Amino acid sequence: MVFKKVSRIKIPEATIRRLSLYDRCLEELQRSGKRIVSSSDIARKCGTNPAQIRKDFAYFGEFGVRGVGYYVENLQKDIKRALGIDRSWNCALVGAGNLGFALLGTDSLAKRGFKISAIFERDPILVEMGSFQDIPLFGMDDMQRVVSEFGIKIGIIAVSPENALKVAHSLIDAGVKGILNFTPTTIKVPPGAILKNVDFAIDLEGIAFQMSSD
Amino acid sequence: MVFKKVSRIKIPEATIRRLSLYDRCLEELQRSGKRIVSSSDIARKCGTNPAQIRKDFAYFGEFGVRGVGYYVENLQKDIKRALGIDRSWNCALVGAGNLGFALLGTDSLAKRGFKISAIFERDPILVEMGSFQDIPLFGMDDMQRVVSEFGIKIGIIAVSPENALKVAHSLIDAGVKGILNFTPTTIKVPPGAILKNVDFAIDLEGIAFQMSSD
DNA sequence: ACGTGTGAAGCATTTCACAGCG
DNA sequence: CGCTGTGAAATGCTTCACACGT
Repeated sequence: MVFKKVSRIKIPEATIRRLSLYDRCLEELQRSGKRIVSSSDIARKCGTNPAQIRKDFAYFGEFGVRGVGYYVENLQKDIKRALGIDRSWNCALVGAGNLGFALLGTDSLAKRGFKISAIFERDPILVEMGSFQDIPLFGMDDMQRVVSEFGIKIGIIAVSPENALKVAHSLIDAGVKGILNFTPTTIKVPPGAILKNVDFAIDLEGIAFQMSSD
Repeated sequence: MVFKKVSRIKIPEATIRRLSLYDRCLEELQRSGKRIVSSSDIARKCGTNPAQIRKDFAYFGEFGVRGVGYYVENLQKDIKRALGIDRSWNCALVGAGNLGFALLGTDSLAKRGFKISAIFERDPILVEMGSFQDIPLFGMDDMQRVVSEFGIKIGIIAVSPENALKVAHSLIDAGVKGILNFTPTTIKVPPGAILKNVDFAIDLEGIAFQMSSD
């Protein structure tokens, strides 16, 4: 196996998203006892095409064996390494409302190496509780201190839209480099910081569009 | 204003997503009292570029006035019409867990014309409650009947991953044509039906990737 | 013989630059 | 004159087809 040290080559966003998908599929394939898979196997499982999969891998190195296929276990390691999830990421959740609790309730974050190590909340009554599910709860004023003490790298914004911008700026000021924003608010981050938006209303509108123009 | 009847021209997915964004920005601009905007105004507000905005609009018609700009109110109507959200969509929520409640707790769905008119849940004890926030609660067995009686067009899957596939098939069988899937499960739908996935773990992995290869 | 890895072709989307029109 | 609307150029992504290694 050869793992290219990719740094200055530009990799399509879509490739990264697909790698995450492949990783999931591999987990299932591994559970079902498969040791070796071909690009067509993966393609069938996750609804892409084999050539695309091979191209996606090729950005990062040669993960397979010609004439044979991919060793599932190795491939998974390689993908995780390529994605940067071969380790744990310290995250903070901002906003202890319905959505925040929903995020904590699911294990899909923890399972993929994203650890929520602090929660920030505006409402003093909630903060008074001190912690939630063993995760310490802080007021907004503690953000600067806690982010640096805990080594928090990623902030998850799950507050109401009106407060999203302020929260984003506080996070950036506190030194957070990556933000996942669940509010329908346009946020701008300085160069070097990374922002991604999760906005299911947009997806619903996409569905509405396709259903209208069938 | 000219509104093209677009039907057989293929419009990029990305264009549709951006139209949703523009629509949001316009709401803000309108609240701030602006009557007329230029493509650069919108671009500044939502972080795209003017040429792209004009191109996006051009798929659907001529929404602006040369030398002047766009009348905010008209433009919003045109965009909503283009997206197919100039009316209300009947939706069903499947899964009354944390995530489901979080979705109900936000007004961002209702505000954009997506009305949740029924909830389906597996746990009989919850179903026993009969309704939640005035929205009727049903068991899974009632899906076929309720979907057709209520005229439900879109299903939102917020159950645990293990049950997602079964739920998706039930929805399709019941006649639902659009599905928004919140679980990390690969679902396949028959041609004619539309599926979109919301998967924030993938977005987090995208952040992790960029932060690793800075 | 088989399935990966990869240049090249094909296709889609974005950006440019300017004509057109109020 | 200013800003939209739009063909044409540039860029980016996906698919093809075959060489390569086992």
